[in-house]
Amino acid sequence: MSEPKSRAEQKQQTRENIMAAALTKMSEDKGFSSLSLREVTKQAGIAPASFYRHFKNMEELALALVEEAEVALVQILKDAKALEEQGQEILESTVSMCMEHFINNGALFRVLTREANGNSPIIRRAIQRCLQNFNRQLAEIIELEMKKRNRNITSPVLIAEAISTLVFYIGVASIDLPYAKQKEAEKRLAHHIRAIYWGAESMANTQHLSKQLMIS
Amino acid sequence: MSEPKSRAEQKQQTRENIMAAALTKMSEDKGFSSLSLREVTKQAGIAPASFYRHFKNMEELALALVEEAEVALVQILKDAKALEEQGQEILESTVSMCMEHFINNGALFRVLTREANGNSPIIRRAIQRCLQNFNRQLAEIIELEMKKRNRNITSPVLIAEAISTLVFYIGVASIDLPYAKQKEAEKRLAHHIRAIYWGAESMANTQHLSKQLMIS
DNA sequence: AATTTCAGCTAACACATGTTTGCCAAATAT
DNA sequence: ATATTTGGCAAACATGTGTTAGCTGAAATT
Repeated sequence: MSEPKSRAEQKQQTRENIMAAALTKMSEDKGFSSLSLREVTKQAGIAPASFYRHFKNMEELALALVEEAEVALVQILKDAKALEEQGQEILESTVSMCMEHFINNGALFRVLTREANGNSPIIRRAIQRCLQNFNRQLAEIIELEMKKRNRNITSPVLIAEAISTLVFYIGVASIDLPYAKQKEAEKRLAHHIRAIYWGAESMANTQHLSKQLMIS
Repeated sequence: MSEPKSRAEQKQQTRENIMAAALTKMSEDKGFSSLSLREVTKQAGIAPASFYRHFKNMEELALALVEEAEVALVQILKDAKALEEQGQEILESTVSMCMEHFINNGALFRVLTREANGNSPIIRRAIQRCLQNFNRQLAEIIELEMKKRNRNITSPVLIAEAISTLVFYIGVASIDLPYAKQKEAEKRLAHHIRAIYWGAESMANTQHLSKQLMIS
């Protein structure tokens, strides 16, 4: 509580306070675009003018939040990779792990889905890059797992796109549902993913369509 | 141009003007939550106070727009059904048809994806109901097609959810991309859907997992 | 010990917002 | 011809907005 607190530490502290305040406000009345500088500063317990000591814009605040979300996302992938190397079945565990992360960082991920198709082009692109990055890493994991198990699959990148899109939107959409509905969503997600996996495999093992598809 | 215009017609006309104005403004600087009543009325060429002669709230305006989008969506399904009964391959044509609709009503569908995870709970739920409705009808079409071709499939409702989620989000996300990228997105979508179809089929034809999944 | 740095503050500004009130004139109804 | 309804308007309101200027005091540097 009452640690030495150098000046830099104190600054970092209130910076975090501002970000936390933004998230709090957003889980209350929702929406970043309809969130004012003054609301944030009030929630953070500082004067409106003090905001500018930490961010140039509200947009910069949003970018900082996206960055924070990205950290959480790569954490998910690390955990998944660890499980995979541990030899566990990757599907269900990864899905429930994602859901857990979504729920734990509810406000944060809701921002991501909101602003993914949202107001500012700058933020939108930042999120798109973030998600594409997630995709790429997921694709790597899938490819690794497939090689390990000696299975064929069509383009892992495409499979990863389909899976992450579904997990992302269906998962985040069920954040604020009651527990039972959440679990149900998890089941549905597992089903979707399994279907995609199996489909990708049978597509890879059947030749007569591979040309017709003209992938990449 | 200078038709008789009864009073009711005139009212309907400006009501449409308001809705069109909202869409115009939203395709410019984007975002419904960051769209003010005054902006809309200015764009529509009426006084701010006149807005209340047509809508009680901005929220009501949004609901009207969602309704409009819903009409466009059921149109897609009707067209798809027509093609299907005509005996055409349903997959590619439906995807490209969806994309066409998305692009033609760009602003409208962007609103839908934005506000699907957006500000107002009321609007959010309206959109969710709208999409669930779309799902249900798509599931019917899929089931019909499957019976016609004597093929088995796991729960059509789940398959429909996966497909429509992907088409919706990936499709709308590529609205404002250049033409080449749009076509590429279409190809990716077709691949995703095909994978899901095949996966659903092999899941249905294999018994050893059907219990483990516990669908509905 | 003296000086500089700087996070945070108050006060003020110019302006945008949603909403209400009362009025008008034209389309309808009587 | 008279009365009523009603879509649209200007004006005003209270409040909220982003942003700037200048001050303060404590931490950091010299």
